[in-house]
Formats: sequence, C-alpha cells, structure tokens
Amino acid sequence: METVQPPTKRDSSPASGAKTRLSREIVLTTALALVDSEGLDALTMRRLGHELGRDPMSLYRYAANRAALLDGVTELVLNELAIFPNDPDWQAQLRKIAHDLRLLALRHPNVVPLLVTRPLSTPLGLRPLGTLRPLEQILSLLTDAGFEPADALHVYRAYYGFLYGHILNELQEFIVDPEENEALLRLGLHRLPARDFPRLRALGPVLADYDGAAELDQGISILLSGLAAPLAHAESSTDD
Amino acid sequence: METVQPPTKRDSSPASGAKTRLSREIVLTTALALVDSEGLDALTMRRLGHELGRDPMSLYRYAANRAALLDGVTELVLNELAIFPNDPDWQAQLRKIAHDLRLLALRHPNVVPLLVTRPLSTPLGLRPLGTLRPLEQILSLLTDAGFEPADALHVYRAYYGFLYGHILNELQEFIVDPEENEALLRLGLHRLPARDFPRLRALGPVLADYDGAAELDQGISILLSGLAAPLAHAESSTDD
DNA sequence: GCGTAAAGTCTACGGCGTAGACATGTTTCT
DNA sequence: AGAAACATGTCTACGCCGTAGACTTTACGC
Repeated sequence: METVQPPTKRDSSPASGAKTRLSREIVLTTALALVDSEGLDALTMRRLGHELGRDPMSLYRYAANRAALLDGVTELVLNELAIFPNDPDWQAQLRKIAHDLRLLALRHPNVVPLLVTRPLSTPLGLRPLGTLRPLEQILSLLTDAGFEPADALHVYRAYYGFLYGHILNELQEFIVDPEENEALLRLGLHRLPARDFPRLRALGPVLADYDGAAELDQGISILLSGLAAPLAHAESSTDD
Repeated sequence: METVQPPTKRDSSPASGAKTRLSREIVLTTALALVDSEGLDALTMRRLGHELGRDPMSLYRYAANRAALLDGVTELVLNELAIFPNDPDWQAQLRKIAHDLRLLALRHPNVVPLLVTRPLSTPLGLRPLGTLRPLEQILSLLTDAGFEPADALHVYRAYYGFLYGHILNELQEFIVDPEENEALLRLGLHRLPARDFPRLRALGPVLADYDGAAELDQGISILLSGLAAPLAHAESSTDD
C-alpha cells in the first residue's frame, strides 16, 4: 500500500502542504473528518472533492463508488479498535473491548449508522476485511479460552449483539449536547400526551443523567457470567 | 384527525377502486410495500407518487418531507407489535415480545435500518409517538412487576439493547436467500485470506445453519435471570 | 527523451427532494 | 342554489446528487 522510494525528491509528510498526490488513506481520512464534523449527509463526492481541492471524479480512483467509500470509512474507524486475542483473561478482554468500542462510538457517533447498517447489505464474506478482523480475533480469544469453535461463535453473537445494542441505545439518548440536555430533553418529553405516556414522562430526570459506561458494564457482567457456563461445564467433565 | 360526518353520501371502503382520495394511511402502506419489495432506496417521492398514480408533490400533503415519510413507515411497522403490559408474568411477556419483534424484523428486513437509525437523529421526546409506545408499555410492565421506575428503565435498556443487537446480528448473516445460502456463503468466505481468518473460515458450516430463534431465546434467558436479581432483593427486604 | 501508465479533469445525463404558484375538487354557510 | 373557504392534487423549476466516458496532464522506467 505504501510506496517505499526514499532517495528521490518526495514529500514524506502526508498532510503537509497544498498539492500532494492523493492516496486512499488521505481520501478516507478526510472523508471521516467530514462525517465526524458535519454528519453522513455531508459526505458527497462533490463535497469531498472540494474538501481535497480536487475534482470530484478523481475520488473514483480510490473508491469504486460512494458505497465503497462508506465501507472504507467504516473500516477506518474499526481499525482504531485494539483487540488482544492472546489475553489470558478472556472475560476481562471482552469487557475492555466493550468499553473501547463504546468510546469509539462516542468519538464517531455519525459513523455508527454505517457500522450497524452497512453489513446488512453485504454478505459476510464480501465485507471489507478490516470489518471482519474483530470477529476473527474474538473467535481466537474465545477458542484459546477453551470454547469449542461453535460455542465461541454463540458467545460472540450474544456478546457483540448486546454491545451493538447498547451503543445504539446510548446514542439514541445522547442526541442533544450534554449542556442543555436536561432542559431540551424535558421539553421534548413535555410534548408527549400525559395520558398515554405517564411513566416515560415521569422518568425525565432519570433519563437526563445516563451513565452509559456503568450500564454497559453491568450488562456485560450479566452476560459474561451466563455465557461462561458451558466453559466450566466442559472443563469439569473432560480433561483434554 | 378523522372527520365524523356520517349521514351524507361517502364511500366507506378505503382502498377500493381506482382514484379514491389519498390518505396518510394509504400513502404509508404503499410506501411500506415498496420498501419491503424493493428496498429503502426504491422509496423516493417520485417513485411512490408513480406507484399511487399521483403527482409526487401530492405526497407532501401527508408527510412534511422524505424523512417524515420514513418515520411514518417506521411507526407503521412498530404498530404491528402487540405488547400486553398487564401480563402478570413479566419475564414471559418480555420473551414473547422479543420473539415477536424478531419475526417482525424478518418480515420487514429492509425496514430494520430505519428502526435502528432513525432514532439516532431525533431526540427522544420528538419521535413519532408510535415509536415510543413499546417503551412506555414495557416500563408499565416492569413497574407493575415491582421494579422501581429507575430500575425499570435500566432493565428496559439492557433488554432492548440486547434485542436490537440480536436482530442486527441475525439479519447480517441472513442476507443471501436460504436456498443457496450455504454455497454462496462459503464462496464468500473462500475469498478471505486463509492466513488472516482461519477460525472464521473454519466456521463456514456452522455459520450456514443459524437458529436465530434459539440463539435469541438463550440470550434472553441469561439476561432475564441476571436482571431479575434486584427485584428479588427488594421483595425480600421491604414489604410495601 | 520517450513511451507508457497512472492521476486528475471536463462535460454531460438522468434522477433526486422540494419550494412556490396554481388548478381542481369538496365542504360549509347562507 | 350560490358563494366563500378550504383541502387536495398538479405544474414548473432549481440546485443538488452519483457517475459514465472521453480527455489532458503528470510521473516514472528505460
């Protein structure tokens, strides 16, 4: 991916001056910055071209089309996630990944819709490889921990399902910025007919201060203790 | 919303012949049908207008813009979900809702992206009311079961989070139609570099037959048993 | 320097959401 | 019945979008 020609004149600082050669990395990074700052809708070929000071059509050298561009952004974000498949304490590692991914989502909230919906239109085997890396690594973590491959898959599904669900949940309640969160939120709630939504309205204050990390951690605890069961079972009955 | 003039001449059969008056219901139903059969992208104002034999602009009498139309479709789908907040067995009810929602998602897979992403751009209090109904009803179910309101919210979040996560997971693996599922899926997997994705590739056969209902049920069981803890605790210590 | 391939540009097409003015149909009041 | 008020549907037009295809410019190996 990286050219390695050193001696001839070549600007090595990537995002330095005015008109370096484009690269897939530059394109994707700029795209991500755009999405982060102005939302998914702002990421159009024309706009991104403008952002890079290039003709929009030049982007097609680095992504086959807009969908592929979105996939690239997704991949880029997921690459920020560090997983240690060799951690001897698989539960601790899963917990850490969960918190890391949560923070990643909070850092790139506008990318989350991509994270959850892009895979819906792409068969597993055809997804960007960077997207499948976490899956492979977690499978590795779990099988090393003693799970049968099929069980590892089950655990992964339950775990990742819960994790993604939590992230979606949390982002849904976070929309307005934290400062005026309480006021705006209550204002929103006030719109609800009191007759039909008594409990939801009553929860206004509680909704306002949502400790996502704690809530996630608690859920993970419940899940992990439940999921570890087959492991203990197997260990006590066989001796392989 | 509904006019209640009965005695004068008025066609009561709604979706009868060729050129009845439009209505929000007709518009949304047609929109849903379109999404179900051809996907989200097919739902454009122009296409929907064509489908209804009307000028596209006429739709704006029934939805403020395209986003509102999508919200309407979301609401319509969620209305298919029946919740019984008075069920004395809250765990059984939550389990039933989970399976119902799963089936709903399988029936309208193209709507699932809306279900999970639309709320991300709308503060809770401003969502379509039909969207908040499940939340309110589940809160009702849980408080009736003895949960403090704040705890009910916690339980709801963990439960719904897991549920949505599972649905996303399952749909991601379902993309190709079940008939040639195995072949295509393995073909997809075959593309993966063997060096980097050994465990994922090895799981091909297991991935192919995914019993979503069972997997969901098992996850719900784990979660419910963990979530019920505070309830038992409160019951044994106080007597109110 | 020259040929070749890569990178970037230009033009153009069809489709999109929707603002605003307008036409048509229906209901209500007298 | 007639008129006034209103709801419903239509037309035209604008600026944006993704991207196909032909082209020009640049960079690099010899």
